[in-house]
Amino acid sequence: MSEQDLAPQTAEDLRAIILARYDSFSGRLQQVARHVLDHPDDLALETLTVIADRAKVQPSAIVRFAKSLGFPGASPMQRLLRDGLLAKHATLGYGERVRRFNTSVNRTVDGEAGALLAEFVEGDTLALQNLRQTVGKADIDKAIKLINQAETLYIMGFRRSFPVASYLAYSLQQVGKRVFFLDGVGGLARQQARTIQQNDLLIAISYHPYAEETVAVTEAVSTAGAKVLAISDSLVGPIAKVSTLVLQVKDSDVRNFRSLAASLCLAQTLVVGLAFERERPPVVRKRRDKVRASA
Amino acid sequence: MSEQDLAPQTAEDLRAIILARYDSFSGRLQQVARHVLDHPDDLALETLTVIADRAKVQPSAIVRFAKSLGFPGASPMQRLLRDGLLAKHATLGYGERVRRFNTSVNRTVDGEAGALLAEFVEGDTLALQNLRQTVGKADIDKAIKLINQAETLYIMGFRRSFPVASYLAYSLQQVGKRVFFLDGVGGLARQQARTIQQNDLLIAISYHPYAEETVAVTEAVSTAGAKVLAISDSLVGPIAKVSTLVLQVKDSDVRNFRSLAASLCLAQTLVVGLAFERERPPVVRKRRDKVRASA
DNA sequence: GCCGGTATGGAAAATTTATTTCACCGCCTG
DNA sequence: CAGGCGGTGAAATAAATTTTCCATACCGGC
Repeated sequence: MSEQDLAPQTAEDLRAIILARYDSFSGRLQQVARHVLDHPDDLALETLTVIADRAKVQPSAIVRFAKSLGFPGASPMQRLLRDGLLAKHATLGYGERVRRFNTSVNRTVDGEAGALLAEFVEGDTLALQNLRQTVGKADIDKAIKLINQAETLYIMGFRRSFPVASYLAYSLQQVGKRVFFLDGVGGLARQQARTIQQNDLLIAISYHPYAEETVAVTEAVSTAGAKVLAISDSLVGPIAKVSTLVLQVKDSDVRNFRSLAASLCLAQTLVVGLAFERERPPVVRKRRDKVRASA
Repeated sequence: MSEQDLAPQTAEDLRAIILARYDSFSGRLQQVARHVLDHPDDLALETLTVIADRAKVQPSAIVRFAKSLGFPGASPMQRLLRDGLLAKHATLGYGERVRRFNTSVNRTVDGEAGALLAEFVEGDTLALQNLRQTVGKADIDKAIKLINQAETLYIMGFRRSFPVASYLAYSLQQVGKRVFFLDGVGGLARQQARTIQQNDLLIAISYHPYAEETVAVTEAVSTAGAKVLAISDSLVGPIAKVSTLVLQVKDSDVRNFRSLAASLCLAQTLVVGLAFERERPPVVRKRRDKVRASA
């Protein structure tokens, strides 16, 4: 059982060795390896029991993993990781302050891609904070109720809104809603939308400048009597005007590139909010026959 | 005697309170207090025995100290310090803060929908901060170069990754790249990917659990000799292994609902970074004006 | 100098955490 | 299809750490 190779001496070594030998590990050990690589903080700081729990493995598997790397047990491996963490911590403390300083003075060199990332992170963070302030609880509640009550959801968003729409379509379906995603393939959006019923809901996502298709379909649907939930950047845009409820989102706009962080965050909130709503058996004891209408 | 006042809730609180009450402590307790203030890392990470040894006191003195501050024992105080230590730096604090954040979410028993939004905002914000820390400039630069050099881009991501993929496809096209979006319509992804050439690049986005289709296509493409840029949550996932370059993203994960905020932020960075790269004629002067805007 | 009361060190008890053991399972091989 | 073999989970065991407890030392006031 002896591992001839010596145990790694530094956290970086450890990481490298795990990567190198990853393929030679058995299934469970690979699972542990993944967790070590993906969540080194966990490994460094938590107890074996907690780690095992999070990684969905047995504590003994972690011990075995450590031993297979040449450690006498799991604890030495943890110590190694923790030391590495501390070292990183010390240097990061400095780097972080420098970065803060740079941000405020902001003479970022053009083309420094790394700085770009920081800029976008900053912008998105602000957008998220803003989202919290501009969207009221009441509206979210209303939106969730609308979604919950709808027989079938129609979801639409083109161009820049398409990712948000597809996220909603995918996630809401996961939660068990019947979802019809108007993906516009073949230019058939209008036709696809024609089947909407009175007790269905169209979720339309659109930002300035509004895609013609989206506007047209939304208006048609509204006229047909179905409800419309709009996610938009304006309360008076063409989409908003014909909607039952509008959720206004102002995404960050860094260097003329609009982000979608806030929109997706809102979408996520709607999805999980709906999940809660459906899970809790309301006034009447409803049978808990699971949310899995259509997978 | 135990103090009736409540224990501090944050590491900063703790520090402040210790300072404020320092004079009221007895000799030995002051000694402990000094050590807590001077070596917070020790307190946070080492065991009581080790700390006691270093501080030249008895373990029981530390316990008494913690209790005199309102903690039930020394361990909770340690946890507080550890959280605080980590919170200083996003990279390190991320996991821990998310954990803490998750427990507080669990306390929101009935899921007030309005509160949910705030929670997701928080979660996404953490993920963004973490992104900045974990993704290195170097990798972003490399990624942008890869994209820039590619003749044609193939972009693929299914299920949860689909929004990211569609965003990239749309935006990169706006920037003027030739983009082929493997949308998987009609289950034709494999066929669509077959046309890839040696000097093309596949951008594959995939998170655990990896969509079978994505894995298959990525492997095929890699074997065919084209380059692959992976955006994934693991460095050892099936996608990562066959990729030229992997950008690792850890999106926030609350109640099993993963966000995409960080992924999209990264995508955005790539797009704008590419825009810069293409705009400036090779190595000449850097002028920072226009970015080509997405509509 | 004696008598409360409080603080302290040390060590036992309790608890938590890490490791080992072992029976079982699936797989491959002969 | 039997038999070995490595891998695995669960539970026993061992180790460690934390907490409690108590005898004693210390410090004031009488």
